[in-house]
Amino acid sequence: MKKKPIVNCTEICQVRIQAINDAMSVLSGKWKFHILGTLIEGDKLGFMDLMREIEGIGTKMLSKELQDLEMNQLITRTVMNTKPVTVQYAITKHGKTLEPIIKELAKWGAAYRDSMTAS
Amino acid sequence: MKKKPIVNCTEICQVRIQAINDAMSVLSGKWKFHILGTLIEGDKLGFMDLMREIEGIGTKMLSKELQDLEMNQLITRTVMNTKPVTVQYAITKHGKTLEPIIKELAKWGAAYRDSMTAS
DNA sequence: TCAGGCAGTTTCCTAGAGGAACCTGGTTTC
DNA sequence: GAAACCAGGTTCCTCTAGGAAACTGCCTGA
Repeated sequence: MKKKPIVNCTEICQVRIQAINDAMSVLSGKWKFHILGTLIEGDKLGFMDLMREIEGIGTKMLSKELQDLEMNQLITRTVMNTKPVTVQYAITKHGKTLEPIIKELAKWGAAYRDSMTAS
Repeated sequence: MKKKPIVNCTEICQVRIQAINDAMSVLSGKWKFHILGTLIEGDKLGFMDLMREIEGIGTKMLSKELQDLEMNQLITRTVMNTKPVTVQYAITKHGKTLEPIIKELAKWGAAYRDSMTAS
C-alpha cells in the first residue's frame, strides 16, 4: 500500500515552521534573550553595565551578540562623546516587540522550576 | 574613584536570568519548538507523521529530541499494540502551557520577515 | 606615574549540536 | 520472496557556539 508522498506537510504547518525558523535565526544563542531582557528593563546601558547585569557573560560573547542585535535592528549603539568614551546600548521600537515573548519565557521558566522542585 | 563591586546585579534581574536559563535548558536546540508546535496543533502523531510535518529533521534528531521532551514531561509516548507497532506522541497538559510562547514566537517571526522584506 | 575604569578585539581551545548514511527487526502487500 | 512501511538506533564526521585569557588604547584621579 503506497503511502502519500513525503511532502504532505500542511500549509499552515509550513508557514509556522518558517516563522519559527526566522525568529530563531535572530534570537539563537545563549545570551540574546538576556541582553534584550536587560535592555528592555533598564534602558540606556553601557557595555560594562551589561556585563554586570548579565552574570556569566564574557566580553567576547557580549560584544558579538550586541553586534548581531544591532545588525538586526533590535538595539541601537550610540557612542557618547564623553571624556572616557562611553557607549550606550538601548532597545529599539522593533526590539520592544519582543517584550511579550521574553516575559512569557521568563514566566514559564519560573513556573517550570516551581513545578519541578515541587515534584 | 572606586566603582561599586562587580555584583550589583539587581535581584529581579537575577531571577529573570535564572528563569530564562531554566526555560532555555529545556527548550534549547533547533527542533524543540517545531516538535512542540506540531504536537500542539495536531494531537496524537506517530514518528513518521512528525518526520513528514517537520521538514528537514532527520531520524536521529527527532528521536533524540522526543526523548528529551518526554523526560521533561512535555510530551507523552505511547506504544500501541497494532500489528506493525505504532507509537503515538502527544502533548501533555504541561507541554500545552508553552502554547502562548510558541504562538508569540511564530507571530513575531512572521512579522519580522514582513518588516525585513518591506525594507 | 601608575593603578584602574571603559570598551572592546584577538587568539586559542574544546564540547557538543547536528547532519548523512546505514542497520535492525518486525509486518504487510504485491 | 521482493519491496515498502513503521520506529527507531548507531556510527562517523564536521562545524561552530562559546569560554578563558591576554592585549589595546584612551582617559582620569590619587
